[in-house]
Amino acid sequence: MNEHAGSAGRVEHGSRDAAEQRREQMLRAALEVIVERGYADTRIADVAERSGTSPALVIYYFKTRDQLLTEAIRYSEDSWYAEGQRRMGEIPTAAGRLAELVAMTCLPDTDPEPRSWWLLWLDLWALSPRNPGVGAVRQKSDERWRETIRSIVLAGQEAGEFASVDADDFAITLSALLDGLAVQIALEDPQVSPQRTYQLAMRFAAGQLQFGGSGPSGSGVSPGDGSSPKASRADWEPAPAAKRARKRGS
Amino acid sequence: MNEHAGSAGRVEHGSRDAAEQRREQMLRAALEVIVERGYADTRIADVAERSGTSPALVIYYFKTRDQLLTEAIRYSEDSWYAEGQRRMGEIPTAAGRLAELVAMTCLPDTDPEPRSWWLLWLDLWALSPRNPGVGAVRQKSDERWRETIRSIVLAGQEAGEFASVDADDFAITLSALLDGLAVQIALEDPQVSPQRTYQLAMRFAAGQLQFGGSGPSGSGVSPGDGSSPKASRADWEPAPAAKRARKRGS
DNA sequence: GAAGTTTGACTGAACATTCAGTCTAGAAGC
DNA sequence: GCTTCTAGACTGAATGTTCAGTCAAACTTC
Repeated sequence: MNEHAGSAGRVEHGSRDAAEQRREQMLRAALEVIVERGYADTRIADVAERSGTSPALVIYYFKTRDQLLTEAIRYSEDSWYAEGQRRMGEIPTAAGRLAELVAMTCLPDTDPEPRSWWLLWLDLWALSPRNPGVGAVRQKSDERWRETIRSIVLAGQEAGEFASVDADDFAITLSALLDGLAVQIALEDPQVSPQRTYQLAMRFAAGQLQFGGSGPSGSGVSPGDGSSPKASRADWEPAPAAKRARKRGS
Repeated sequence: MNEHAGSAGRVEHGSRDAAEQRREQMLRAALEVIVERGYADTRIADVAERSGTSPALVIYYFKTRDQLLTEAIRYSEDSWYAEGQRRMGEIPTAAGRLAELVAMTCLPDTDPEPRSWWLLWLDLWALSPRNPGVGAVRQKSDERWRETIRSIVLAGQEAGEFASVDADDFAITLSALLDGLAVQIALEDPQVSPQRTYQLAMRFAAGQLQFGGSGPSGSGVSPGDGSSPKASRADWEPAPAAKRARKRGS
């Protein structure tokens, strides 16, 4: 039998493209099923049916079920990261990039619905301790995520937009905060709406980095003056920099 | 008859106490297995073996596997909450209670190892969207958790220990932050040690509530003055109120 | 450029295993 | 003797994986 299926062997047969296409089709189908039924309850028969093929063909492409699902998660993660990088590249200011990043994780009108995305992450977290492959994906992904935040902070400080807090500490804290808020979003907690998570996360970031307060003075966000913070926040609009309204069908 | 009765002594028949005892024994066994293998890979046979009985008896006590595991999670959650309340009751100051609460979730030398606890929570989160029973437990638990924080904040404000921030917002933000940090603890991210999570969480809380800063003025934590915050935080000792010494991760 | 050969893509039908839950018989207590 | 509790054997269904082989495209050779 053929061993190295899918690896870098000479695949110059007629449908080299078609084969790759089929793989992706299966990966996307797998992601859909994982989001719907959860990782543990995702059967290869489901994936096969959704991509219009047989279970045997799925195994033909991915030697085992675990490999299929792991690769699907990696695929999703890479797509998300690429999309994030793309958006970051379009925004000139560091504060704007940070707002976009927070919006991407919190607000439901972005291209890949954050809720589906986060449902996947809940599975990913639960799997990581026992599944080395998944654990590695998660680790790398968290590092990329924190590094993205860190570089935005450093850029903002360089440009004089942000106060000089420790970028590493801030990155860890903000990413943890976003993760925690994301859990509430994914689980649709009635007390924690997406808009509220966006406001809370942005208020934290603005307070730490001292940007975007209502007034130019530093007291804009800090409650240090003893007054109610309700009177001193920037009241972040649900929509950040760009008017993010319509959601393109995909 | 059975040779694997080993650890458990003779179990009295017919006694109502004994039956209740057996139930709890099974629940604890279930929790152990869930933490080790994960919810999805926890078999009735595992739980039976660990509690020195047969699979049939487990089903006798809990009609279905799902009921067993759900009840185990509920049992664990209630124990944790009770333990938390007990500790809170022993601490006079609101700041102390807050520190204890953060320590309970972050530091590894507390009674129920946080890591095991959080591994359970990762499963709980992943299960919640699809399993109504588990979802209900999670929801109630999150509410209790936030309410605990909220009441500490209100008490601290009443006593003049804390600044007057919005207690609801603070509770949601801090609990989300702790959840996110907990993920890193559970997954043992090399860049995020338990001590560091404790420091970061406490720094956030102290900054928002304006307590325990090095200076009495409001500028103690807020970087509003533009100086590096490295010079203005309380440098939280890993050990909070009580000297909670060693017992390195076991 | 046609015939023969190779190779990858693909399938239907098993196979093998795992497990939740049942059944039956029996022991222990009242 | 009736109820409660217990275990071993068993069943039935689900499902990951294998396998023997079909099909068609592409390469080789003449």
